[in-house]
Amino acid sequence: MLVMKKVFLKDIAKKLDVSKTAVSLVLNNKGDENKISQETQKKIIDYAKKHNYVPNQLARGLSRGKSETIGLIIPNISDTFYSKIAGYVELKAKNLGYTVLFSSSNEDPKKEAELIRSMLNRQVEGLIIASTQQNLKEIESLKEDKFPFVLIDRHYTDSETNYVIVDNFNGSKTVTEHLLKLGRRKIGLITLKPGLEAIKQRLLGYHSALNDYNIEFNKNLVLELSTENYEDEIKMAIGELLKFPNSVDSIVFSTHYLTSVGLRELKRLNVKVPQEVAIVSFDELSAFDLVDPPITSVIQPVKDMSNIAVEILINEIEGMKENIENTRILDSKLEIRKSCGTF
Amino acid sequence: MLVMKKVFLKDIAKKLDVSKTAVSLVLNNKGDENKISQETQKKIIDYAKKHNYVPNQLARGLSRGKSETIGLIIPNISDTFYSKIAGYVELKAKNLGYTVLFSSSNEDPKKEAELIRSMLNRQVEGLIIASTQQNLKEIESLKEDKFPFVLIDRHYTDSETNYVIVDNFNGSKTVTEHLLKLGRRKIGLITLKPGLEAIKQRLLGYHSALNDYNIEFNKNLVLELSTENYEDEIKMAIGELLKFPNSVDSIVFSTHYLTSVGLRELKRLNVKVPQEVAIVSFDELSAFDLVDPPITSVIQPVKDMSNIAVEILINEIEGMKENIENTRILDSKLEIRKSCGTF
DNA sequence: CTGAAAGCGCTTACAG
DNA sequence: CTGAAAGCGCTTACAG
Repeated sequence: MLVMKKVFLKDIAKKLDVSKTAVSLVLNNKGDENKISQETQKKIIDYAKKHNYVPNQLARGLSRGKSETIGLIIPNISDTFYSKIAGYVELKAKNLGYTVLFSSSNEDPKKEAELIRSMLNRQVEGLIIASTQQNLKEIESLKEDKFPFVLIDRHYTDSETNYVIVDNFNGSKTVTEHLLKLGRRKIGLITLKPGLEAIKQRLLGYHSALNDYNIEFNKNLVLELSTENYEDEIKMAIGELLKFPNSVDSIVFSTHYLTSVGLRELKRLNVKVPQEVAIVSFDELSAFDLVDPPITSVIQPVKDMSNIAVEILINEIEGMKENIENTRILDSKLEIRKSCGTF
Repeated sequence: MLVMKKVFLKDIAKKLDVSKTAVSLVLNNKGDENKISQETQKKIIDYAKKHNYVPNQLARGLSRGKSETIGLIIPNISDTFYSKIAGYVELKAKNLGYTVLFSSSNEDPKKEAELIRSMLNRQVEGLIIASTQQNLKEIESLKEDKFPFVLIDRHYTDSETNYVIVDNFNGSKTVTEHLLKLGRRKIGLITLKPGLEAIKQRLLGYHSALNDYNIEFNKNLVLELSTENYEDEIKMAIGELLKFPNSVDSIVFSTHYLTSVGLRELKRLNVKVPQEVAIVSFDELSAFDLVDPPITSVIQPVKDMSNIAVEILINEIEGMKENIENTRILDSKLEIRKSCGTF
């Protein structure tokens, strides 16, 4: 009966012998300000409740040019990092009265651009985007139009926007320093091809730590893989790092999935972790504490990041009622486990 | 310019000096069947493309009573199992021309019921639901109304519907047999409180395997935790199983998250896995092959499950063009790793 | 306080 | 082949 016996506004109006206007007003909590009698209001509300009235969102959205919906565009909903963001964003948005529309760009800038347009056409009221960072034009358009949006996890350095990101530079520096403090000197970095600012910052953090310890930068120790093909490339990368005995005594992996496949490969090669090669991971998987060895990781504040993004967005949608800082760089946390040995 | 310079149907019609009807027809690929000249069609299509015309989905949906959208209701988008389903469903649906609306029920039947209604109000054309299995009434309503939907991962045994699930009984039986073949005889089961059919089947599979080996069922070895509070309860549960020396020589965990927290607890107690206690997991986490020890797991065919669900649903939405089996029980796969020792 | 009316942007018989 | 018109279900000035 959910579909068939649908009640419409006009049905309520007819049955109760009031105008559609009155019904609409009351059901939108505008009864008092329009001085509709308490009696009439109660009558309408009771009837609506009893008959399970729910307004057709399409009609409502079309009429008001609004939808009480926000869009979330992420690279990939299957990735644990982004699915956690999705979960927190959904929860927070729901608490504030908004539904969220998710979509994955699969790191494809064209698809991301399409998604942005498609979401606008669905009349979302705002957008949270973990961008491929290759859609500056679209981002600028949104800004021009004063369309509310906030970038999450990844931002554009050459455009002033709302954003919530993590401090990639310091996270990466801290974890590299951790290896240095433990006496490691030949530190490899397995990362992605630059393009994402976050990845660039992780590289810079690594540099900076080495620099503080007066260690000359050896570019042979930095391997940049492609996003699409990292699973194959990592074998070569690790082969490269281990080409000569003692060429490397530790590896920083700059994403959780690089860590997973990297560790898998190290195990296949019977490399002892951490004795021969210590490893650390930027970002983690939920089982990293159970892995052999438990992996020292930089943990990102996913929940805070998500909540703050939603707060900034909805505050803007609702007309800047509160004074919230609209650019945020959050601290990560180093979780020390056993993949680097001990002091 | 995405928002402001929006082009509407009437703009195109006016500029090109044709009717709105013509524009709408052509843009919906009904130009030929309405015998609109190739010339006019080309003119319209070119103009639309050039000016980035995208129809307002709200208006279109309202007018047609359709939305080219399907809804996916899952317990929790943050859970890796469901986020994978979401990813595959999104991909498959997109390939077939549909957008998907996700929402998490958080295992709350009321919320699930609300979500169903809310999605209907957004005019989704069909629903894929991993249900809490406590909304039989809503499910029956959908059936009565002939509203297209398919249950995924969890189905109602007392209602005939479309569904795609995994063979929980045999998956569980196989993994229990695996332990038996390795000589384990005191096999604990850490599972959830019954309620979900899948969980019930896993229990029955466990029973059946024990039965085949003439092992008397000991109910002290089966511990049923609550979904909300399993993290705390698991400590007690494992304490219970290990209360007496040699009370248990192996444990079957019936979900991936129970395995994670269980193994964490076993490690905390310095129980040697698999020497003292072997463990197996129903369903897995992506790092289970890296865990210490790598965990023998029942792997669910998530991708197939998702794809088939979408196929069944869209086939029904589009009027049963193809003859597809509408109830499917898929095989799981036992991935033998090291958490049970070897023969 | 109320009701008739216009409008949101599209689709789709229907008459020509 | 084309165009005027009604309709999807709601919201919201506006006149009373």
